[in-house]
Amino acid sequence: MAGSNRKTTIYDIARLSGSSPSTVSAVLSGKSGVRRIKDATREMIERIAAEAGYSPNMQARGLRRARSGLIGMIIPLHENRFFSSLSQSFDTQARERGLVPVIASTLRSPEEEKRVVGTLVSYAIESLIICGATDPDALGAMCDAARLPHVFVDLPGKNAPSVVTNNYAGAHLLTRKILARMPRVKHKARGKPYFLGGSARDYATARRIEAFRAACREAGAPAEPEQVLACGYAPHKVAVALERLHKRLGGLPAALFINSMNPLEGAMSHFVKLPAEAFKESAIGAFDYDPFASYLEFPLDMVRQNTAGLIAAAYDLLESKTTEPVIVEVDPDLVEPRTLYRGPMSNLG
Amino acid sequence: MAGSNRKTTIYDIARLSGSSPSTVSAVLSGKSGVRRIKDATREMIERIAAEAGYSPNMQARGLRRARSGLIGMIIPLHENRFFSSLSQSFDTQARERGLVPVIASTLRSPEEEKRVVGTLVSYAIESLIICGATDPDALGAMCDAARLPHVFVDLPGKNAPSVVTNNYAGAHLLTRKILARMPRVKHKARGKPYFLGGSARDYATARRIEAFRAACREAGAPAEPEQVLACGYAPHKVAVALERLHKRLGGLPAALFINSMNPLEGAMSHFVKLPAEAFKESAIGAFDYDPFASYLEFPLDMVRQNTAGLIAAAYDLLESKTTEPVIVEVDPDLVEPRTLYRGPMSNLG
DNA sequence: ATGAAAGCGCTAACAA
DNA sequence: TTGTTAGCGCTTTCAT
Repeated sequence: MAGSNRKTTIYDIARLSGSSPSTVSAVLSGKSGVRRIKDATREMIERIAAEAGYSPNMQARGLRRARSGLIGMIIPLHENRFFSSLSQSFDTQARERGLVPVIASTLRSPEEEKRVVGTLVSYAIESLIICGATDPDALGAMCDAARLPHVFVDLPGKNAPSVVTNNYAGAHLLTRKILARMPRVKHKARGKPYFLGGSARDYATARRIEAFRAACREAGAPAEPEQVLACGYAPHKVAVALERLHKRLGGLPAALFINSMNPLEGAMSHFVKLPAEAFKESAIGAFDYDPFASYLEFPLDMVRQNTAGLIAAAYDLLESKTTEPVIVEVDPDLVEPRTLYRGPMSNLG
Repeated sequence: MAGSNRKTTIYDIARLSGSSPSTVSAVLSGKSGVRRIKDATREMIERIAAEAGYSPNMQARGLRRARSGLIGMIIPLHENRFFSSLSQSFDTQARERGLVPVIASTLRSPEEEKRVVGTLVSYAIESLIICGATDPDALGAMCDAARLPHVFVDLPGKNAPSVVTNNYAGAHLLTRKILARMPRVKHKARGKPYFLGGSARDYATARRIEAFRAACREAGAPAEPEQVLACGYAPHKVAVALERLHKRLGGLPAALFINSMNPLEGAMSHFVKLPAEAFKESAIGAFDYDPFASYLEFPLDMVRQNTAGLIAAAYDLLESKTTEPVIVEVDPDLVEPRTLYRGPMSNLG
């Protein structure tokens, strides 16, 4: 407010109020109880600080206290419904704890991941949540070297606690759901459920495939190897794989488990070429969730990961100072076709 | 690496290398050119620092240099395609400039906005990008008081530069597109385009309505007031408004301009009740973009805002130290129905 | 109930 | 080419 050039510091307030920097510091950092500041002094200092538009310098405070007030999270990508939902929960829950959230994206590059973690360490973040890392162990080692408490989310790490979706439970539910809707089809090879998309080497996909197989087995029809098409996440690859399958079967399979939204995008580019009747012969489900996917031409069962729960569990692990490599699993929810999921933020647009 | 308890500082490196802190500082902050450090000294210091796992303390550096290396952005919500896309661009472009991006969400609350800006000021961010603020002017005043360079994005502010989508151009294109696709319909009131969703008081919506009207006029059929239903963004409100319109017209309007994805979600909950034929009598378009919306039961023209361009323009304004309240407009793109837009990150899932 | 002074880790004059 | 030193803004003993 005043036309000065430098920012107001506690020394300015001390001068203006006729007290000492340490008193001002105590008042302005909420330690007036411990230091038995006279109410009058406290009020005066607070008034003067407000008038001067004082704002503490957190770099200085952090340097002195050896606590920055920052908490970091790395994600592969902001532009992704799952990760941006994690970001939202991380952000909200950080602020509830009086911490400032710093989110950085790494574009699924192992080098960028390391660079980013290094930067966050330099800024003295107090803990780190590592989501969907391509190289969890390298990052874990960096955190250990910097004595930085950390938790893995989505993709688990080896030497620190992890929080993951209960992929098995979600995939099992979803598979049972589409098996229940699966129409009877004459053609033998078409009359089975197929799993499409993802990479079998991925932790999450591997568990989902396990559950898919288990549910098939429990339904009395164990899955053959050719029923699992883990052809990656890239939409165009999935489109090709699906097209080939369609050709081989002479139609859509009677049930289709699509592993995640990106593969679903790929599948869509094939689906749009088909007549509406084609979907009467197929029960389709997808892991992960998108509101508009709920309203596609055909009914689509989806599994929605509990992002708020994943992040809450991560904070719990950090706060309980857990360092053993436990794995906490959080159950996802099944979303019925033609349903708009209403989350806590749904009305905020 | 070494089992010490404190983090390694330049003093440790100085001792280990037999040189002075200032020399170490010069080497480790890349100033070895300015200070003419002997190559041998430089190499030794670098080696020792690497061995010790040294990482600079950015709080101390920032305090001393009065430059934190942080750049802030506030958005209403992470959990939103448009804003998370802005985040991605902001993040990527910050890192290209050697800055650390700090993104905070405000949940569309004016109080939270102010609190968050205050916090970012405390952390000495070097500049701030304010996206979709509910109270731009209050935030602008705070930034001015803190001498913090800032730019508004999406929703413009009064006393600082702003970057916005060319809402007029986008809405004009979209209106012309659906007018061109508009089927001939007997019923007079049905045979017209309608505008649905958003709030007429909003800057963006107001400009879109202007363009909608202009395109109607240019097509020789000026819009009546009842053709504009700016009933808010909340899905359920839009659903109600659309249902009422449908009832009044005895069917869908021949052309429908849906203002943004949230209203589209609301419209969907009405659309799913209709038979497929209903959509043959209506040309539908929406401002904003979602990949799955591209594959709904009916062809949907969409307008995709150029988020990377918006952010690039914001950085330009900051770097050119512009402080006048100019408004830079960035053109959006039309996305054809049944098209998957392929952005730079599309393959990263 | 309050003040004086040291020091967090770093950089930038100024010396040498 | 390198070292010495002051000080960024704050908190925290230790005095008083």
